[in-house]
Amino acid sequence: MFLGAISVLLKLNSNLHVGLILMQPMPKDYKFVEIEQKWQSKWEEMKIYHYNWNDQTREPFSIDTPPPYPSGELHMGNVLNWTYFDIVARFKRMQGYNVLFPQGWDCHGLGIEIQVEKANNIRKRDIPSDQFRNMCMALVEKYIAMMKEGILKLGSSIDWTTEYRTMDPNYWRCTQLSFIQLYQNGYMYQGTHPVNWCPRDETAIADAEVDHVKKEGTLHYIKFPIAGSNEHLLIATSRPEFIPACVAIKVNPKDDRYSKYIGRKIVVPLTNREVTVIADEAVDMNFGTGAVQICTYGDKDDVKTVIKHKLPVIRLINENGKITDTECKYAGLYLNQTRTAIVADLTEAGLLEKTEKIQQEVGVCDRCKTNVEILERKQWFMKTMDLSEVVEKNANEIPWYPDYMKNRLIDWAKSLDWDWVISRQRLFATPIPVWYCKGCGEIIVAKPEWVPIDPKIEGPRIDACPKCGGKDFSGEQDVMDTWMDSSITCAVHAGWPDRPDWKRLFPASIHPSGTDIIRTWAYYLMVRHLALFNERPFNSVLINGMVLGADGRKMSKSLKNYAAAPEALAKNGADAVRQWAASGGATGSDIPYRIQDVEYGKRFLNKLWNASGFASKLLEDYTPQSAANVELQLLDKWIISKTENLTKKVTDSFEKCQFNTAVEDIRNFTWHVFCDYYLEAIKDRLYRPEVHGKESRLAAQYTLYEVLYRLLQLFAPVAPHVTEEIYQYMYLDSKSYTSIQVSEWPKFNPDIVSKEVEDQGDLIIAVLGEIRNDKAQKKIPLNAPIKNVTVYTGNVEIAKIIQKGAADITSTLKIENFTVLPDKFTQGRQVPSTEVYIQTEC
RNA sequence: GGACCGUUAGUCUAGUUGGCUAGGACGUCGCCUUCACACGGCGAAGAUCACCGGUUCAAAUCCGGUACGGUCCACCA
Repeated sequence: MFLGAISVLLKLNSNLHVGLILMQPMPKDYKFVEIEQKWQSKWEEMKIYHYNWNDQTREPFSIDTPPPYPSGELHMGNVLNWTYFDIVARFKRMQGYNVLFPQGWDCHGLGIEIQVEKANNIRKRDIPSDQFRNMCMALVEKYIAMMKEGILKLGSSIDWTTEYRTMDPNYWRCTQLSFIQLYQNGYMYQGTHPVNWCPRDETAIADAEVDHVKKEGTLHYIKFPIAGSNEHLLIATSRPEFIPACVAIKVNPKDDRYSKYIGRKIVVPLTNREVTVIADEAVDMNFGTGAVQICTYGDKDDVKTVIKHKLPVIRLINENGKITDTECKYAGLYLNQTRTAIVADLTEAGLLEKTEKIQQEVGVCDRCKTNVEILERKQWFMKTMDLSEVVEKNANEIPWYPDYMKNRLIDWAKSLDWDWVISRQRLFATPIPVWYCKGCGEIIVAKPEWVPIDPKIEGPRIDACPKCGGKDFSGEQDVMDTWMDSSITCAVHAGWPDRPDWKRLFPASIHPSGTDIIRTWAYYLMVRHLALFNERPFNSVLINGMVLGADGRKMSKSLKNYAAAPEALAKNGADAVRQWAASGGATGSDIPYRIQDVEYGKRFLNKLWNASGFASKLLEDYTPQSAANVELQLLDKWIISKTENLTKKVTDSFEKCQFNTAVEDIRNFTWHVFCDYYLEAIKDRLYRPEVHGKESRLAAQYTLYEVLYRLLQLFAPVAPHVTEEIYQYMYLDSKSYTSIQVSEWPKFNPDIVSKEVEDQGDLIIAVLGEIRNDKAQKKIPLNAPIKNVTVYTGNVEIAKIIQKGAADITSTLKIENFTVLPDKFTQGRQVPSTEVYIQTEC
């Protein structure tokens, strides 16, 4: 009823489609710019992409759309990603699911803050924090507008009524609520542990935010005097600046050079301190000198050693990477200045034996590329290490497309050394809803009904500290990691915490992710939802690879292989670009952006448009029939059977997210089977009913009409605009759906598949092809008549089959006398892989 | 160092339970301006499916190994 009403409205509103004649003539050229734009706004008006929250009958299908980080214009990677899951959304919608395809924006974080700092040449502390936040929000809005435009131009079938921003108060509420629940469940704790620290951004960062880059370093060989003797130990270190924080020397107990020194005291150069030589089998005897200084903290290995051997900690640097130890002569210097000073001092003292260059990998902040240090400071953590087993279990229980990508998540979960540090010393983020009692230090976590709340601005809504009765509180200054926002999307998309029925949409049906964010987004989603709800967040994972430049290297502006997505879309149209995205390579593999692929997509659209236009002309006088009313000929049955098999193949491919094979199959069939053979073969039947009979003509029209409809449907998820436009011209009146996008996905019908018919049709096509070859070789134009063709089939059965296609063969090739003989005669042209021979005479 | 992925014509790529005469695209060459489409049609050339070994009646496909490339992770103080 509802659909019918829309259909009527649409017809009233659109002069183009109103008329008494069934089939409207289609324009000669396909003008993708205006047609794509037209449908993008019409679909929006028709609300066909809205999720129906009240529908209790259709099964829901929910897509965990990634809320992208607004970083500027849409890029080709986004195009690939959004094409993938838009195909899934459209396919599932046509299959009858109530599809939830939401869209949010992941706003917070260092990326935006750093851009604001750089653009205005300021640091976060230089201006009031609310002013800084406002600048961040303005920049985010600008970027959202740019990306949204790109996503719209791509033709994504998003339900925009679901749009959200993680910086909105309501989303803050969700994030803070999830924090509170996790605290209550024992998953959130405060602690003083060494964490990765970015001195430039002055914040803790998680392992996942540390990039490793190859750099050339210098290995310094330094003499560490042995206390009470004239001897010394030679230590090799790439970080001499950490000597003031040296707390031990470790050697391998199996190392004959040093085992005698274990337990001895060593004088730390340039300080008056003595440290002990300790034994640790992890020391590589072949690297450097085999004696290692342990400093707090030069690297992660130092952290491990300190914990293992219960060594003391010297806090050498402060939050911005300056030497903090006031006892130390280098106090106030930055680390790199300290290094220069220390190397000079060591040289002067005669303690620097030599230096050599080494290749090393250094951890850098993934946002600003500053070298990461390790710092101990009070932080909030989520207990994630304990969940690694259950993460693995759940990852194994669901399908991944492609399957092998699950290893990336499992390997990452198993490899983690530390819990997830979720506090950040930044501004543009969701506040941690916590206060501290100034009297006794008691932690006051917000009650669920208080959020959203910013403890920097507002106090806790209690009269007194429940522990000591104190009335003074200080609000938590730290904020949350951005991943705390985006790692609850599955629940938020489903309607948590407000909709009582949110579990209807949870877990999400499919979680799309890129190879680059499996260890962050997919992982954090897993641990957070498992900890919050004891349930996995999604029931399948779709992984996209990275988009490379045309040269196969990583796409980047500096390599001059960068392609701008808005430009690509404007120049080629969404349907062409979407074909590239879908067919550029197997799902999950990295695919280069090749303009030839886009252009091929464009040419295919043109072919499809022309074929449809031609068909609509041939169907001008056709009234849609039911199958029972037509007497199908061999080639009609042949292509119908093949189309049915194609339907099965394409449906299977879409189910398994194998977009590339689906697209290849549809295009090849449309172009080379439907257009090149079938359309050519039926022309004469359609043009000359007086020769072939009215029944034959009607059968051809019926087949043409239904097969083309099927092809349009199969292609609709990939190229929604062109298929919609053709549908509106040719099928709106008879098929009754307001849009091909809400038409019912065809179900494979084995009853109309016939291997026998396909084999027979293939034989006719093969004979046809062979006579064509003959003409080509004799350099006769294809439409020139041939006088005599004699076919020797070798047996009666084959002769009968070819006789069935005789009319198609003679009319297609303009044969005047066509004779089929059952005799065995092996001269002339052999039809490949048959015993059929052909003799022609012009 | 570990894990994963890949290696198919000049280039890019398909080939998911082994049956291929290895499919498609771009490019190249030849013919055809044939009444949907020259953004087209017909045709041709071009691949020992990286290498070595194994399983099998049968291997691009399965197993083991080697080489090269890519990605991720862990590292070397």
